[in-house]
Amino acid sequence: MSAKKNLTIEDIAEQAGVSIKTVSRVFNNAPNVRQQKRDLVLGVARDLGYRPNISARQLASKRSFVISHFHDNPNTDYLSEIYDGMRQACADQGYYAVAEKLQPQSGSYRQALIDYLTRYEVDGVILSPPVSDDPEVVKEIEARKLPFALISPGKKMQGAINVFIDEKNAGRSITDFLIERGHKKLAFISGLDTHAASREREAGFWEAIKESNLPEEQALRLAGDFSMQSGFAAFDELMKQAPNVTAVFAANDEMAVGIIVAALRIGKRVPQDLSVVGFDDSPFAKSMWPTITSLAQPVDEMARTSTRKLIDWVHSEVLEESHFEFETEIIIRDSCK
Amino acid sequence: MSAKKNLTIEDIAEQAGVSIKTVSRVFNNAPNVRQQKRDLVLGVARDLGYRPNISARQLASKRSFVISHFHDNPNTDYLSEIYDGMRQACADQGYYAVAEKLQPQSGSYRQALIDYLTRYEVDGVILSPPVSDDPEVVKEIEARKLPFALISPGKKMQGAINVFIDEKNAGRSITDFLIERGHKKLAFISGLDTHAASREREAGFWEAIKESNLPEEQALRLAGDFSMQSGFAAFDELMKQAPNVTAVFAANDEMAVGIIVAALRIGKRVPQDLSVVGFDDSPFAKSMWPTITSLAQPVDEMARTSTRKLIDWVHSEVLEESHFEFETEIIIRDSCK
DNA sequence: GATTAGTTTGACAACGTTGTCATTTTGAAG
DNA sequence: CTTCAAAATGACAACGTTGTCAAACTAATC
Repeated sequence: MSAKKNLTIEDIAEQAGVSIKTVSRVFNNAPNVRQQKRDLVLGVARDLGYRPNISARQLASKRSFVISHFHDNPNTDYLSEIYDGMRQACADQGYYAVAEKLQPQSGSYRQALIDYLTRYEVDGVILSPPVSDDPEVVKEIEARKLPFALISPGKKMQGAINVFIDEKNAGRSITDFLIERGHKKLAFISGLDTHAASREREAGFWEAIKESNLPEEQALRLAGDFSMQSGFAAFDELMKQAPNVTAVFAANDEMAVGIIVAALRIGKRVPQDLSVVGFDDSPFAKSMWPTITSLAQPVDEMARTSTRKLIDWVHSEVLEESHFEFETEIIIRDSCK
Repeated sequence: MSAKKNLTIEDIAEQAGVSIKTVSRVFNNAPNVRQQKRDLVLGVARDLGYRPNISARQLASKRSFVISHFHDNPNTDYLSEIYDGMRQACADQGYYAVAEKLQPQSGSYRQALIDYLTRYEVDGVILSPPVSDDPEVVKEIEARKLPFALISPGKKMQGAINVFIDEKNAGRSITDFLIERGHKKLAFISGLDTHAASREREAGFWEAIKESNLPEEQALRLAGDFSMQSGFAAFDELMKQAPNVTAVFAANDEMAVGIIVAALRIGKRVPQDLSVVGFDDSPFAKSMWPTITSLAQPVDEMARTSTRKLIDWVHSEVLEESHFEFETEIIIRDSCK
């Protein structure tokens, strides 16, 4: 262990023969520094292994260097991907990524948010469904003039970073996928109707049905709530209402798992007797038997972009580009004939 | 919106008629402050809604007020519970909870850890398996004299906070549970043998078998790796080796799900034809069909304790009590006859 | 009531940055 | 070569705490 001397901006300034302010400018990518000096400072800093002290920065600049993700989603895989993306983008810039579950114990998301923002200082906020769809929450954040990003298929907001996929189109394309494979009698299992994602995916489903010239009676929808259990229930209901359905599109993978287990339970084989597709390409889809064909959205990339753009916004104090649409991809596995 | 004046320690000192240092003492629970003054200061602070500025604290005290959890575990449910527990304990004390996946891209956990610790300052560290079992990692943390806690069934460490359940005893009790229900031919599906948790659970299994006077040939173990797929594989293998087994103890819930799905697939009913128990009481156990009997450990409570004790340690600079064992509970559901 | 050894309190200098504003340098135009 | 505006640089005071150490109290003892 080396005698750990605490390197400060002064050490770098001295070594480089410039003032501390110049070093500060370099590390903040501030304008008005000659390229030659910039390189010099960066070189010295690298040699000595200098890193700016975060606390001192925070104190002097009155920024917190914290980006916080507020959510209330039971899908820990999804959350974890978002967190990974945030952390990557944060690490590049010396920021902290923090995730906070907004549990409406104090009455509402709004109150929980206020509690949090009173306790901690935050430079930027990321919201995902269902929190992102709560106007109260958004209002509260706008009131504080905090830069924020919505990872959400809901309606886009002025004055925010909007990150999303085209859910409708995705729903449509995965339905087309089933139709192309010759399925003529299809079912859609919805998630919670309060989630825009579910509604959009369903809209895509019906659009595909319509354009394929399949008679609409050949398609039906059953209500689920994104949970595995609702997948079981939906399957039972399906067997009552339309036992001759050959393909099911579940609005998420968890319900797809439910469908498959329920099918196995009564001796139906997947995919031989029933094809199933899911949505989100979660770990479930990869590890189930059979593995599940699903629609993947680049969640970590979406989180990375949100975070990066948020940090840009914090620095420049102005929101430039604000809409970021991402591509999706159908991951073909074994659950479809 | 009120004109947000920035309250500082000076405002409180002035209002209370004491020096800023006294206010500082009160907020740090430092000794040598008369109770009467303590109450006075706390009262004024509450009335004005004062909170100490974290950055200033960090800068002046050279502490970071960050507790970091290092892990490399694909089970996001588990991680999420740990994070929840940490956050609760941190919020009480104005600390930050941070989680970091240690991905050995730079060669090893050790290198990834060094990278992180170079970038960020941290006051305390929590490790969970498998990272907690890497001596290189532990060595690195000890070298920096960082307070750390191990949430781990592995061997206990001197100079660390050890938080754990009695895995062996737990494995034994859930096996007893099966035996009491009349099962005479049992199988254990192991997780990764590199994980102490799996080895201990298995040891408990065999102990129960022995003490029940069941002939040992009536029990067998199959190798899994904690994944759902390994559950499928283990079941297939089981049907080859011992199709007359009536009860299976899987070392975690994910493999239990695998077992159940694989059983359904060949028309075996759970629990009628086969009883299955899991371990961890994860969301899988609650939402599968049938719901899975599983052994619950209080993960969030363990994380809360780790964090609290870690913060105590940081403050007092001395490690007092260092072993914390937690109780487990068998959650009986529908997967066992 | 003087002495002493705590215990409680306070004044003031850190901590390592960024913000502000004054000063110096540069380079283009005359 | 001057002149002048713009660009680059620097000096120094914040930022809001905690650490250090000295001073002022308190209570127990003689």
